[in-house]
Amino acid sequence: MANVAKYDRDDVIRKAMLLFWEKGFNGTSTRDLQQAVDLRPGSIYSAFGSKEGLFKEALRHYSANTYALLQEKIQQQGSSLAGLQAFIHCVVISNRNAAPSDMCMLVKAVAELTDSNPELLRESQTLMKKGELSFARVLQAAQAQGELPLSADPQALAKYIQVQLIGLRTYLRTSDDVAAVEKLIADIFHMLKASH
Amino acid sequence: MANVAKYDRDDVIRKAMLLFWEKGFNGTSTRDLQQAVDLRPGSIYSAFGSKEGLFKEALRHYSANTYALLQEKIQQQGSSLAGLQAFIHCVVISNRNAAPSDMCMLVKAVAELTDSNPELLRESQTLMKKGELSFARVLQAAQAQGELPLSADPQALAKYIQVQLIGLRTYLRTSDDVAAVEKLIADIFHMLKASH
DNA sequence: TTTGATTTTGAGCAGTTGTTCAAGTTAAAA
DNA sequence: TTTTAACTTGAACAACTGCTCAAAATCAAA
Repeated sequence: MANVAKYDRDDVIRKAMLLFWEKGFNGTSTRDLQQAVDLRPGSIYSAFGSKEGLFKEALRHYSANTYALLQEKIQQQGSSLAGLQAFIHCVVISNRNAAPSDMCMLVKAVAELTDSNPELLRESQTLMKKGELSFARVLQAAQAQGELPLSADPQALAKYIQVQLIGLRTYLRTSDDVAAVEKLIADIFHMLKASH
Repeated sequence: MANVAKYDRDDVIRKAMLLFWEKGFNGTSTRDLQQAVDLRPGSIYSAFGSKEGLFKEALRHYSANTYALLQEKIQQQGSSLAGLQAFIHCVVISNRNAAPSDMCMLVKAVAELTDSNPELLRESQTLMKKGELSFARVLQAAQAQGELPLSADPQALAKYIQVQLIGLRTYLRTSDDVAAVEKLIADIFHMLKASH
């Protein structure tokens, strides 16, 4: 051994994530990042290799955070379906002022990224897929608990939920119409409980 | 008078639009644009003022094009509702290979833009709003033609359609699951006809 | 206390960015 | 034919980009 890093790696990733989430990959310069995480280029590049490397860590941090929020809401509500609804309401409506952007960071990433950054694009898509999978598992649990008809198809409904979540958050970014979005969320779960 | 421009303004905007649609505002450099439209910086800057000015024209061109496609589909189908469905199918599925991106250019714009370009952000949001309005008018017409229950709320359904369109196109960008999206489109119109 | 592997620092590089502008070219009007 | 306002050209600018690296600082182990 010898010297040891003076910064908290997770804290650096968290701060970078917040900046990337707000400004996007191309919109964030390495100097913006240096200032946000309070590290000199050498430290950042030895820890993450490149701007892309740090962005990838940021994406994973965002994804893990989001998954943790879903689990937290399910536990708080004591019900898979109510937890899922609370999660969606939280992410789409309540967290709006606290978050760096109305939109999902992964959606912003797949929207912005091109073949110029194939690895980052693939990572974003993979993380979205994992999100869908976790919705499917929640819906399966809901089915087992009798909150969802047994005739429902959790995989298909997970895709549906994913489409709604993407659509609603993005729609809010374009219109600010919270009341309409709140109603649409209610509609989704009204329909879900009657799905067949 | 004196000399007259040798290029076709609309053609320049069209070419710039395709590039911006693909790579986004930050992802497109002015040199990329110069090459795509085959003009030197002086001509571009005298015609559009700035990169932002050209992007704004590109957004409007995209929006007008999209509106024209909707009207075309309605006429082809001889029905407002069938036209709307054909439009959505076309935009989400059929045009996928021809277009520079799976996603809506306006959605990509609101996803990418921040307070650094307030005017462009506002323009994108306004054009999205106009899109929603044109959906509302189509649904009103469908109602008048008896294709949609009179109890339905065209304004609310237009918001719903907008959310679905955003969600579906973006979802396809993350998953490539055409079959699932095709099914979801069918579901939307199945429900629409039964809406109350 | 000395050693030496590891981390931190920040000046700086080579390439790119959006934009300007003086000089040259064009063609309708005089 | 001459004039002249408008258009085109491309070199150039200042700022910014992602990133490197030699030198200095740090601290566990010897």
